[in-house]
Order: sequence, then structure tokens, then C-alpha cells
Amino acid sequence: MQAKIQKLQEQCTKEQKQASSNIFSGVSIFVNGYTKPTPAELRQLVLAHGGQYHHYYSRMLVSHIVAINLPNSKVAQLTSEKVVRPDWITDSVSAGKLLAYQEYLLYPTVCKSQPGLTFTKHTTAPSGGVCETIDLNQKTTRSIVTTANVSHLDTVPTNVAQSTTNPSSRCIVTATDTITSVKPMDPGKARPSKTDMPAKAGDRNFVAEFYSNSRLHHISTWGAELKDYVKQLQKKGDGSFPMREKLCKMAANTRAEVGVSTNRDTRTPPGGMSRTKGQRTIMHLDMDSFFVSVGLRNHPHLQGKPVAVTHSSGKGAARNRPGTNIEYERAYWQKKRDSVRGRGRKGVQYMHRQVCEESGVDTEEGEDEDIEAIQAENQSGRLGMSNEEFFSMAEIASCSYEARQAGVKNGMLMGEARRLCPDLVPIHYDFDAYREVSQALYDAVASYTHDIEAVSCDEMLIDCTDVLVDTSATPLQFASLLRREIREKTQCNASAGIAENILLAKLATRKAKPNGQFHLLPEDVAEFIKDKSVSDLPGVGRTTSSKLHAMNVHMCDQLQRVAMATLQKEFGPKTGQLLYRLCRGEDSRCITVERERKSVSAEINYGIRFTQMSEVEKFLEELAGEVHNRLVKVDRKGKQITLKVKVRRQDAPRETAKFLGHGVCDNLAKSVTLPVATQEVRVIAKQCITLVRGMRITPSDFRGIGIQMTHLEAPSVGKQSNQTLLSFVTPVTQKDICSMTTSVSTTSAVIKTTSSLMAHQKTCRILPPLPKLPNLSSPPAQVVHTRMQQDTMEVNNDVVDDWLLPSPSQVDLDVLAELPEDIQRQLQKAMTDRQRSRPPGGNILPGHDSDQPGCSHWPSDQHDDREDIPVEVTRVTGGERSSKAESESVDLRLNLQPIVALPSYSQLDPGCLAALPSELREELEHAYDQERSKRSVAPLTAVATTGDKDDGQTGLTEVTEMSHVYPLRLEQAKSYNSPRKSPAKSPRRGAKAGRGGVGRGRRRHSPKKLQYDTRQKTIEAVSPQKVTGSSGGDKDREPSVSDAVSLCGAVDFGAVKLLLSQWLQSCHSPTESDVEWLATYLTRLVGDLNLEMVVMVMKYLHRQVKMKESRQWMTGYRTLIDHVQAVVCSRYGGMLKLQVT
DNA sequence: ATCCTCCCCTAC
DNA sequence: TAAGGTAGGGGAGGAT
Ligand SMILES: Nc1ccn([C@H]2C[C@H](O)[C@@H](COP(=O)(O)OP(=O)(O)OP(=O)(O)O)O2)c(=O)n1
Ligand SMILES: [Mg+2]
Ligand SMILES: [Mg+2]
Repeated sequence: MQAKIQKLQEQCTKEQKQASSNIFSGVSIFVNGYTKPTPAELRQLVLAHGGQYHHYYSRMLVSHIVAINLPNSKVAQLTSEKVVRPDWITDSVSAGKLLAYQEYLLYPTVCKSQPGLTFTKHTTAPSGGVCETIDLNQKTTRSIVTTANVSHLDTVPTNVAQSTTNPSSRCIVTATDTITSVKPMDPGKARPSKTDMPAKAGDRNFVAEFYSNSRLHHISTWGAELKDYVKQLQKKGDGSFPMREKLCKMAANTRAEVGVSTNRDTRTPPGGMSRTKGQRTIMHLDMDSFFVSVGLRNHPHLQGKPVAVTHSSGKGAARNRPGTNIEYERAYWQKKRDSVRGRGRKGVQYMHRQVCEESGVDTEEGEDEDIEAIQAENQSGRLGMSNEEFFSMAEIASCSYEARQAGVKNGMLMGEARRLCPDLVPIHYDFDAYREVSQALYDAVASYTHDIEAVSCDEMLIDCTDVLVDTSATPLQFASLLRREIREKTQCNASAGIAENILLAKLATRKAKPNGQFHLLPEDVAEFIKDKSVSDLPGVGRTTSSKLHAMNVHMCDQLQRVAMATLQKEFGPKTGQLLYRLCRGEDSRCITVERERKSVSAEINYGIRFTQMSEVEKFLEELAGEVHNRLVKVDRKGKQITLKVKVRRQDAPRETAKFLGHGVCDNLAKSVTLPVATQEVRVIAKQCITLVRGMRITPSDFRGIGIQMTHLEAPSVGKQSNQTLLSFVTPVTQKDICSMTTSVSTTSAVIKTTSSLMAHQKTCRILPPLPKLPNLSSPPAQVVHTRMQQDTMEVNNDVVDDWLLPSPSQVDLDVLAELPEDIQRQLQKAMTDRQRSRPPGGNILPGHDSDQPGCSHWPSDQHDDREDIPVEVTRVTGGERSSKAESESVDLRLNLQPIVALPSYSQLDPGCLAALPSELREELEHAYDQERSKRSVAPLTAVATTGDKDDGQTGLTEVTEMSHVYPLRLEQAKSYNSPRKSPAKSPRRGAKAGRGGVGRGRRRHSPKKLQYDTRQKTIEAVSPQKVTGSSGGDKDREPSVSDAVSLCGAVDFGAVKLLLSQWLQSCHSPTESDVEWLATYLTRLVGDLNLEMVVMVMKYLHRQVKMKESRQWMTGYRTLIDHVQAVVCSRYGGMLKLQVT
């Protein structure tokens, strides 16, 4: 403590010495929240010019508060405070004299609604240190300033401290200290100029900066590294473990001392001698509150205190950044809550549930959405100054067991944690140290055995069977030894669980923690597992446990009573069986080494804020570089590139609750399969840029971006004449190269075959025939082949694509470059040839791309015979943390490319066809006739569109679906059914090739807008709220169709559909009020127990919306889904089987 | 059946 | 302020 005070004082005096003027003499500032310039810079300025700076607020000491915005509360308490903008400081410095602060008041006219600071009226800090106010007796730091009440305690030059070998030389502060300030100007660190800009994507070095601060990135990376490390150990090890001698001795000593049958370990056969044959002994070893334990080595005085590792400084954040609307996110999560019943969380006991209400949720921790909600509630709540005011959206990576007693959990937001545990002390990350401790942990164990599976940086599984046989030690002896060694080496505690399998070992560890060990014996398993919550089972997470929950299954013994068949039906064969076995304590998995890597990816969903598409593209290049590096690191190339994007949801506020967080988003994914695996940044970047352009997202709406490579292969294989190939490309101008952003793209299936064939036929150097597309009369391979015999070499940019080949403008030369040269030539020939035979132009989209020379896409508004050029597929999924309805993926086909074909005739279920209304069937058959005659196919949407126009009628999808799914049953106890598509679904429906896509083009051609009046008409509904029979016990009841509820007078489905169809066509996007109206109508239907109608309406909407390919419509539809599910849920305690996809 | 693709889910 | 990554398992549903 003294040391700290001294340091602080030194720091201040030192800086004061440098005072260059005295303009701030008598001025003593406190900076609230984030400012520009940063508080650190303001501090420097003020100190440099004779003023004083306080790291937290004290009315006694502070003459001016500096802020750029203040939370919406407690203005009344601030009446006498001088709250000024930062430019008062800077301007004064510029002017060389103290300017009148009145000109710089943040709120010149103080009114009642003026936002106020979040601190209490009173000030407790008595001692007026120049720089810091430190009160050793002040226990409740929170009573001083809530926005700055606790900050990291190791803020005193951590570098200095850490570079010191003697930990005790580090700054020491006891937990009761109220030193809460000194958000550090670490002398050693070049912080100041770095931190003054928000870390936004696009900033120089953002990617590196982000990753270097991302705990999840770190643990992920380390996990992989350690798996690899173990692999290497196993490969290189000679099987000798000298250290085992120690264990041998230990075992021998114990036997000598205690005798075989008296220690606690008594029932454990030493050395596994009496172990059943084939039975293994598994030890699970896990560091106790890992990050905290490591961090506390530098803060021994914090031992025994509630501590959390977090980026939060401990100051409250500015709550009301301009543009934020926390209420929105609150509402969003609230809605989710309503549509997901009883979501559970690990370690949270299920509480009794009434229908769909979520009693469990309130106790649910670690859910950022809930926390956001809670924070928002606080926000709108009372003005109280206390601790609850503390606001931070920073996540807690790890918290000490003391903190856990208060309910704090890993992953929880700091704001929420501080509500549960006001004394929670935040400490900084120390990634280097974690990594070192991890290594020490692994090394310690590895000196005894290599039968290890790396689970994570703080955790591993050990198959002890051999060691124990070898040393005649008991498992607990081995555990003790390991833990002792780990503690000696790392000064951190580990706990160990021992059992006959992985599952039980993990459960045993949980029981052992903290700093303990537990051997679960086979005879105790049944009793042990019985009253474990199902969510305690590893592999049972939020979704699964909530499904189980809905089946009224909470404890393992309850789960044991569910038949295997039931579980498999509900969860799938594997998962069903897994659950069946897990709840019995059975687990036959062996500890494994990392097998072949299957994917490599990099994504960033934080700090993504763009204004220009060019920034997006630049960022993609950076990310591509990252992916490239990672591919190189694992020595792999990838053939499929997937671009994952988070997009701000249409109605979400631009400013997220969490600073620079991603907020409520739609998820889009788009992928391309290359003809040849690649590692190249340029290739990856270009592909991604092409993909992202195709998504047509407003740059400012990006919230997250990721690139994933799959279909990995070893680079050595496909790597031939690279050099020459590159030179082959060289003649093409730089401009050309840049503009050629799209690769040869066809369906994955097609490509896959193609490339495998290529590999096969490498020797003959002839392009393999391109495989037939499904559903199409084959574009004959010979055609392609023939064309390739011709010879021309020019590459022209403005070409139209052909049947199978992409347009040259879409060929990525880098990809091309990876092909064998002969093949390249053939390709080029083929393309130039094709180019001659087709007129150019006509496929350049208006606007957007037209200004970009090489960026022509497949035409979107025309479908000629190009259905076979399946392209990338874009998908949209509901917001992050998907749940139930929201999690369903939606194919929006935002990109223009996808052109869709009818399924091959033979694929049609004849019965299904027969079941269609005659007009529809005729139309469908006509479409097939057309296909047959002109070798091209009427796009499915043509059919769908028909349904659209033809209002009395149902479209194909709907009909088939209805006939299969109906009667749509209430899912009551069945909402645990897979949130995904219903198994009884029409096979047509899901057909990827059969969806959306074309509808867009069509629609564009005939935008016949039924105008506004139509919509208005639609919007007034009639509702004689006639409640027939009701709730209790009518779940099994056949929902009765009632004609009492109408939408604008439309009662039967046909009429309703007509209205809806008019509505859908009348406007580009639905207005909120319209959606609300519809929601009201649906609510009434539910009230009328007319669920059948609800389902039909929803399905109709679904189908239409899908074809609309509009995010706005999709969002509207989703809103309705959420609404309907919530209403149905509250009424019936179950959910409808509705599709969001 | 068995493959493949596109996701969701889970864990740290 | 805040750093919300990453990989594998597996289900659904289509193709073969
Ligand atoms: N949501 C999470 C969970 C974990 N971690 C990091 C910090 C943890 O210290 C480390 C190890 O995770 P554990 O699940 O092992 O948790 P702890 O080691 O912190 O606690 P314990 O193992 O004692 O339960 O991973 C994280 O950053 N975010
Ligand atoms: Mg741990
Ligand atoms: Mg762990």
C-alpha cells in the first residue's frame, strides 16, 4: 500500500515538475468516462499547466468535471457541479490562459432532464493527496464515485512489476484499499497516443491490436498449440519417463507408512492391479480459476477476495453514448426470452415453470443479453447512486471462488457481476503469464506420461492407466504429486478428478474444486450422477438443457427415465444416445490426439464499423492475411472459402450497448469453392471481396466479419509449376488482376467433382468433362471440351458468361495460376471462344458494380439458361446467440447470382404432384416441358410466383408442406423438438436450389406496386375477440377453425392470403405498424384457438418473404414469429412448429 | 445407406 | 468504453 501511494505521488510530482505554465492553477479536474482527448491526455495537459487531476470524483477536491456526455440520471444532484467539455482544457492551453469555463459547460442550461454524473452526493475521500485520494479506512469504494469507483489495482506500471523477477516488488494493495484510480499512464508503455482512438476496424493495426487483447482468441490459439504440443510429444517421446521414479517412491512410502488398507485411498487398488481388464483410469486436471490464479501471483494481498480478470477498468462507462439505445437490445433480448422457454444455464438450477415464463432466467448468469436487459432496466430505473449504477459491458474471463460465491460467473459482464458482488476487484489480463503457466502445466504432466489429451490451456485429460501400473501408485497419489508440482512451478492451484471415463472425471473435477482432488469410484457412480443437473453434463449446453427442460427433465435421474428411442427421436441418433449414456455416467470416448485439422478461420466481431465499401474490402484483405498466416502455420491449403458476416439488424440501433460491440445482428454466410486449394492471401482476399460485394450490405451496417477455409489439403500435393504459372498471368495488367475478383465459381458439387477429376487426369492435361448439374439436362461436357480445343488467348473483361464457364472477368487469375499450365490454357481458350459466341453486356448490374470494371456479376434480372451456374449462396441467420425461432437460418439470397432450377422431374414425388391443384400441376408440368424442349428450366420461383399472383391458390411448397406437416400440432411438451426444420417437412421445401433467388429478378421486372391504399386497407382489421373454450387442458384439443377473427374482413385463408399478397407487393418493406397489426391479428387467432390459421398465415408469409429477399421483410417476419411463439407459448405452454428458414 | 453442404451447438 | 474467437460434433435434408 505504502509503495503504491508513494509511486502515485512520485508520478504526480514528477509530472508536476515539468509544469510548463500555471494556467490551471487552482483548477482540479475529474474526467468522467471516455473523452476526447482521453482522460490520460487531459491529465497530462492539466498537470503540465499547473492544475490538478483526480482519478475519481470527490466534491471536496474537484473543481471541474470534464466529460463529453453523461449518463441520463441524477442531474439534480449535480446542480452545483461545473461540468465542462474537454475543449475547455485544450482551448485554454492553446490560448495560453484559463478561459472562462462557462463557455464550455456541457449543459449550459441545466434543466431537470439533464443527464448527470453517476456519483453520489457525498464524498468520502478525506485526504487530499495531490494526485490521488486514498483512504485506507474507506471500505466501500463504491461510495465514492460509481463511475470510477474501482479500477484495476495493478495499474501501477505493470510492466515494471512483471518484468521483475521478484513478485513481491510489485505494487501491493489490499482489497480494502480504496485506491481505485490511477488508470495508468504506464511509464513503460507507449499507451497515450495509442489509446486515444477507439479501436475500430480499419484503424491501423486494428486486427493485431484486437487479437492481442482478445482472450477468446488467445485461449483458442493456445488450445490448438497445446494439442499440437502433445501430439509432438507423443511422436517424439521415447517412452521413458524418469520422473516416474518419484511417483514410485511416493507410492512405496505411503504403503510402508500407512499400510495398504487404511488411507483414504483405501478402496483404490494401487497400480490398477485389480482393475477390470480394459478399464482405464482417467484423470481430468484443471487449473482453478485460471486467469485469476495467475493474475493473483502479482497481488497476493487479493487472495481470498472476490477478484475478476476483465478489461473493465472498474470505472463505469459512459452509458449514453450518442446513438445508443440500450432499450432496443433490452427489448430484443426480452423478446427472445419470450420465445425461448426456460433456457437453462450450467449450474443453474431449474426453477418451476409456468407455461412459457422463464423463472429460470432471472437467476441465469453469464448471459450478455440478459445482462444487457438488466443494465437497461437499471438505466431507466431509479437514480440512486449506489453500486448498481456501475455499468460495464466488459466480460469477465475468470473470477475467483470468492466471487463465485456471490454468483459471479466466468463470461459474465462486469456490470452485472458488480451488482452481485459490489466488492469485486478487477485485475488485468496477463496473457503472457497464462501461456507460461499453461506450458508449465503441460510440461509437468508430460514428464510422467504422454497419454494426454489437451482440452484447453488450463485443462487436460490424462489416461493414467499405464503410469499407475508402472509405478504402483494410486490415482490420488499421482494427482497429489502432479498438483504439488504444478503448484510449485506455477504458484497456481490445480484440481483433479479421477474416474473410469472422461465424463466422470470431469464431473469429479468439478466436485474437487477448488484446489482439491476427487476419485469417483465405479460403485459410487450411480449415486453420484443421480442428482446432477442435466446441464452439468459436458455437451449439454443452453439449448439442449432447455429442450430437456421442456420435457420436464432437469436432473440426470429424470433423464435416465427417458427412453433411448425418445431421446434419439428428439435429438438425433448420436446426440440422443449421447444423452442416454451421459446421464448414466457412461462414456466410452477415449482420450485422443488432435487429428487432421478440418478448418482454419479468422473472424472479428468486435470493433467493426465502416463507412465505405473500400474499408470493408481493405479489412477483408487484412483478415485474409490472417487466414493465410494460419494456413501456413498448419501447412494447409483450403479449397472452400466461407465469408461470414454479421450485419446490424434492420431495426437495431447503430450504437450497440457494448462499446463497439456487434449488437443485434443478422448472420450472413457465403461460400465459394475453388477449383484448386489455395493458401494465397490474394486469392482469399479477392474471393472474399467478391463475396462481400455480392451481399450488398450497407458498409455502415457491418458488425462482424470472418473468413473460414475448409476442405483443407496438404499444400505439397497440388503445388506444381507455380512460378511459371504466375508468369503466365503476368501479362495481364494490374488493373485487370485487381478487377478480377471472382473465381471460377460453380456449385460446390460441381467444382468438387471437377477438381478431383482434375487431380486424376493431371497427366493428360485435358480439362475433365464438367459434371452434369443435378436437375438439368446436361450441358454436354463435350461442348466444353470442344471449345477448349480452340485457341485464342486474349482475356477480355467484358464478357458474358456461358453455360458452364464463368466469365473471364470472374476468373481469378490467382486461382487460375494454381492450375497446371495446360489446363489454364484450355480454360482461357474455352473462355475466349465462348466470348465470341455470345454478345457482351446485359449482365452488368445497374449502379453498384457498374463503376467497377471487372466486377460484373452474373445477371440477376435475367435468367437465361444459366441455372446450372450455381453460385455462391448467401444465408441469413437470426441474431447472434440464436435461439429457437431466431436461430433458424433463412436463405435470403441477397446476392444476385443464384439462379435456380426446378428439380429434376424424376425427383418429384409423384404423389405430391398429383396432390397439387390442377392449375398448379399443369403449370409445373408445363415448366418441365419447357425445360425438356429448350434444355433450360423455368425457375422454381416462376411457380412460386404463380402462387403469388394466383391468390386463391396455394403454391407448390405450401401444398406439399401442408399435406406433410399437417395437422400442425401444438408442440407443448414438444418444443424441445429440434429448433430446426421439422422432419416431416416437404422435401421440396428445403431444396437449396429451389429457393428464392429468382424471385428477386422476377419481382424486379414487374414491380407493379399496389399502392399504399391497399396496405392501409389491409391494416385495419376487424376483431370480435371471441374467446371460445380456453386454456387448461385443451392442449390435446383439435384447434377449431373459427370465423370470428378476421383480417380486414378476410376470414378464410384464401381471403387473408389475398390481402397479404397485396400487402407484400405494395411496399418495399413493411412498416412497423403493419407488422404490429398483423401481430395483433395473429394474437387474436391464437386467442381463438385457431392455430391452424396462424400456421397457414405464417407459412404463407414465410414463403412470400423468402422470395422477397429483403432483409426488412425478413425482419418483419421474424418479429411475427417471435410474437406468435410468445403468445402461443404463454397460452399453451408450447410452441408452434414454424419455419424461419 | 452414405455422401455432402450448411448450418447450430458446445467448450474453453 | 472494449477487445463478443475458434474448431469439432452432429443434425437436417438433398444427391446419389
Ligand atoms: N467464458 C469464459 C470461460 C473461460 N475463459 C478463460 C478464462 C479461464 O480462466 C480459462 C479457463 O476456463 P475454466 O472453465 O477452466 O475456468 P477457470 O479456470 O477460470 O475456473 P475453474 O476451472 O476453477 O472453474 O478460460 C474465458 O475467457 N471466458
Ligand atoms: Mg480452470
Ligand atoms: Mg478449464
